[in-house]
Amino acid sequence: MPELPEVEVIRRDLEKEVVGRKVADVEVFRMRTIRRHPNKAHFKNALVGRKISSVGRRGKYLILKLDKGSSKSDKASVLVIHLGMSGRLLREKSKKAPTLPHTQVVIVFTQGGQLRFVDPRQFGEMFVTSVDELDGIEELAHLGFDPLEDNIPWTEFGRLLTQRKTKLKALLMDQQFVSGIGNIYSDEILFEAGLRYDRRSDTLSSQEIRRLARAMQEVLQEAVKQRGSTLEDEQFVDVYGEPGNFQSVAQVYQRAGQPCSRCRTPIERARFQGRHTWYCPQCQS
DNA sequence: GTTTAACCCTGCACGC
DNA sequence: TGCGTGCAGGGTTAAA
Repeated sequence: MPELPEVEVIRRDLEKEVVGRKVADVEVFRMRTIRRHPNKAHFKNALVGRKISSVGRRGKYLILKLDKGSSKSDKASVLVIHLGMSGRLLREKSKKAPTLPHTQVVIVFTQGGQLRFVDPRQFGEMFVTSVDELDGIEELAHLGFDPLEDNIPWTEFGRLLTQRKTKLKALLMDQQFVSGIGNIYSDEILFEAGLRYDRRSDTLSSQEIRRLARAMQEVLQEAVKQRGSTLEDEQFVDVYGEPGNFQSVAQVYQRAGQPCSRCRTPIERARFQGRHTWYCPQCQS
């Protein structure tokens, strides 16, 4: 599942591959991916003729800025992309490259090359909106701080934590509290910080708050450096189709029964809010 | 305010 | 072997 590090890897790849390119054509295979648009033509018309001027990220959302079209009435707009659970963005140099199963949208550039959105489970989505209306999109407007971009002081982080009375894993995965963290990285961050998934957020000492703030930065930065996590059952790849490597340095995620790297106690798996969580029963409290 | 459950969809494991 | 059923998986939202 793409979380902040995977989305950031894609963002950096797209910066190299699509900025400056102009959209020549758009093919939509299923409506579900562009469900915020009334029909395929509406989505296509919003993109054709526009040039991509930059690629940004908000939490797990990619924001591709589009320059103004040729008509005077055209407003500056953005293409917003969420990869959902299984979405992939792939750059294809040739239009002759075979179309993978579950390809939902293909964007063709005037300079040649294509960007393809492949999403088997169809939880991902794409939509075009004007820059003015972007802040009115609820999912984006309600996003919490970005753990890598917004360098919030640990004291402020502590204030936010103690304002809430909820279990740490739930809070880390709450996009309205902090944006971009999902199941993999919440487990890894909590291990790094020595805190249990079900520890209440308002019971942390200042030392523990600092440890958690530091773990969040370190784990996410390392994951970006490793170009994300590609697990057996997930299959994240970058825009060149290459897998990430963070899974090989992960300490607890999907490692039940294996000895903890710090204390050799076997890693345990528990069920938390309908999902699995992995932790060291000795090192995390 | 916090927790739980359901939904979205596909692929896969399992049992008959 | 082939088919049908049930469920995992993450994010979001509605309901409890």
